[in-house]
Parts: sequence; C-alpha cells; structure tokens
Amino acid sequence: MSLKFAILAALTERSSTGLELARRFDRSIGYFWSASHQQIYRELERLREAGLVSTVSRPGPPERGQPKEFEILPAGTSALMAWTINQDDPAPMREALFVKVRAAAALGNPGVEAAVTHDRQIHAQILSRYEEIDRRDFQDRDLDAQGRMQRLVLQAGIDLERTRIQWCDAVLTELRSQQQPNHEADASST
Amino acid sequence: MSLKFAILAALTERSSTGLELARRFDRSIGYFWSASHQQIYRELERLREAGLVSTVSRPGPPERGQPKEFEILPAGTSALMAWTINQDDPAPMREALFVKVRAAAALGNPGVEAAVTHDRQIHAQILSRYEEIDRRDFQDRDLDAQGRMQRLVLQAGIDLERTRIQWCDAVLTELRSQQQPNHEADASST
DNA sequence: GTGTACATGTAAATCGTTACATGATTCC
DNA sequence: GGAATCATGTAACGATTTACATGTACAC
Repeated sequence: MSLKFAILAALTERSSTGLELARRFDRSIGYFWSASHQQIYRELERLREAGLVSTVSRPGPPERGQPKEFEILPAGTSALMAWTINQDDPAPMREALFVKVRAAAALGNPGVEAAVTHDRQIHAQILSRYEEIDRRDFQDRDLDAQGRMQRLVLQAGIDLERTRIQWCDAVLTELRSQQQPNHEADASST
Repeated sequence: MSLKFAILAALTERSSTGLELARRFDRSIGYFWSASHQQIYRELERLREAGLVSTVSRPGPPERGQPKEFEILPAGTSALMAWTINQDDPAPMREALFVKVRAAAALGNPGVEAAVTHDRQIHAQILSRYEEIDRRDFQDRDLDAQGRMQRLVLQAGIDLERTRIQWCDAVLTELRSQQQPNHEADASST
C-alpha cells in the first residue's frame, strides 16, 4: 500500500526511469522502504494508468529495452500530500531474530550465537553506511528546513541500527556467561 | 517463511489449539512476530502435513467447531533447532512513517505532524504494555538462564519503542520550530 | 559477431489482509 | 429457542519474492 507513495515521493525529489528508481531504492530511499525492480515497474504502470505520473515525452513510441523516464503529475503530488497526513497504524512487528532467540531459550540451544553474531555484523555495516551519508551530506553544513528534516529521517535509521547492535551485544554477553557459568545458582549438573 | 518457526517455537513452550495460538500471537509472541488466526490455521495444516506437528488424539474424528490441540513432534523440534542457528539476513526495512516525513519535507507539508503524533501515541501504548509485562514477569525475580533470555527479547521491544518515541519527539520539535521560525536565517517571507 | 551491461518486463509461488462461512457450547 | 462466545475454517485479493524472458547499446 505504501510502495505507491514511496515512488511518488522519490519522483517528487527527481524524475527518473524505472531502473534509476530501482537504484535509488537500493540506496537512499531503500533505507526506509525497500523494493525490487519488478515491483517498481509494475507500480509505475499502475500509477500511469491512475494518472498520477506520466512518461516524459520522447521522439518515437516507447519500446522495450529503451529507457522510459517518469515524472510526477499534479494529481500525484496531491495524492502524496494527502497520504502524508494519514494517521495509519504502524505495521505489526515481524523480527525473525527475536523469534530465534526466544526459541533458542526454550530449547536451550547456544548455537543461536551464530545467528546473533551475523545479525550484528549486517546491522553494523548498515550503520556505517548511514554514518558515512550523514558525514557526507549533513555534518558541518548549514541546513534549511528540508535538509534538517531529511537528516532526521537518516537519524531514525542510525538510532535503530545502534539500538539493534547494542541489543545483539547484550544477548551475546548473556550467551557467553551461560557457557562459563560462574553463577552460584546455576551449578545443576556437574 | 518465519511464521512456520514462530508457531513451532510457540508449541515448544506449550501445546495449544489454533485459537489459543492466535491469542498468544496477540500477546507475548505477537510482540515480535504478528499473525492472524487465518494464517495460523493455514500454517498448522501445512506443518501437520509436513509431519512437524500432530493433533493430540481425542476420542472421535476431529470436526469443525471442535477445538483441536496441536503439539510439536521431534521432527518439528529438530527443524526449529536447525533454523535458530541460520545466519539469515535481516528483513529489508519498510517504515511508512519515514517515507511520510521525507515526502513531507520535500513537499513542505507541516500537516505530517498529525501522522507523527499518532505514531508516537501508538508506540507509547505498546511501550506501556511491554513495561507492564516486564514488571509482572521479570522484575524483582531470580531468573534462570531461560528467564534472562526471555527478558532480553522483551527488552529488545522496549528499546525499539523508546527509540521510536524519542525520534517522533525530535521530529515534532523540528516541525514546531518551523512553524514559529525564530531562526535568524529562515526569515524569508514575512 | 559475441559478450557484457543496461533496461524493461512476465510468470509463478508464497505470504499477508480482509471479509465471510460454519458449527458447537453456554447463558438467559 | 435466541444471542453471545468459542472455535475452525474458506475465499478473494494484494503485496512480495524468485526466477526467467526480451530487447538495446557498446566494447572488443
């Protein structure tokens, strides 16, 4: 339901072809809404049928294999503007790693450490990319209102990644303390 | 892909009927993996066909309208154990609120405040529920290894909600400062 | 003229949401 | 016997993923 608006938002910032959009969804936009090129092509076609975007006119009919540039139409801007003030409920949580850790706790399976370590590593990579973007685009600059708001969105990603990494560290500490039980309580089976 | 294992994890902790599972997914389990009763019934049937769970035998054939209790089989426990050590990549992010704020920044639409305020309110409610569970089940108790790990999973939810709420507050502060521009730089249109 | 990158698209399968259907039990 | 609740499902649709298909441009 939101892919439609993520595309409209992207086209508001800059007109693009389908593949350019797909690349932008692999970078900046994809940091808060991910989408594959198949999804993007299909959704662009729907948006065109709905009159919210149009292809920038080029000489000759559009053909397969040829880049097709899309731009947002006034109706698209209106639809996007209306959506940004919608009070939708947040999406329900689905975090596989939390399921894994809870299942491992029930099963007494210390091997879950591998899954947590991997998750930590991936999130550390993502955090590095965010921090680099922050340095490159926002730090040590005079930002206008739009710039400050864009930075806040990036900051949301940074905050989430840092929270996640710290949590992974806490789980890893607990797992390791279970492997070397120095607790007075836990001396069950010799 | 993970619903299957979320159900196996739930059945590891306790055998349940479909509706009992649905209720548990509305409470504790749903705090990290949400699922509707329709999804759960469909998945339970698949798990039964795959030989990972079985219905607890009762006198007479199972009929519609009659509760049907499921328990995990050894094959189910093995499958769950194997999955908990999988090094899967985390799910791509899809956060509609971040798209809204970024779109509103591009459009210069202060009305997005309504969406942020609503999001903050919902997440504050969720945080309250988590904190109550923490008080009721974990605080002021001597926890064993499993208990400490269960608490860490709940802590993940608490951390995420707090991070989200703080971020919403930062966005609201920025939005309000834009409505009353006391900045020396931003005095463009009188 | 062949391979590689660019570019747009199709198809099938799975997952998730929404609305509805069917039957049993209990309370009044 | 009627309403409310418990309980198990079906159906249709939309969103997402994965694999594949088709065509152009350009370097070698």
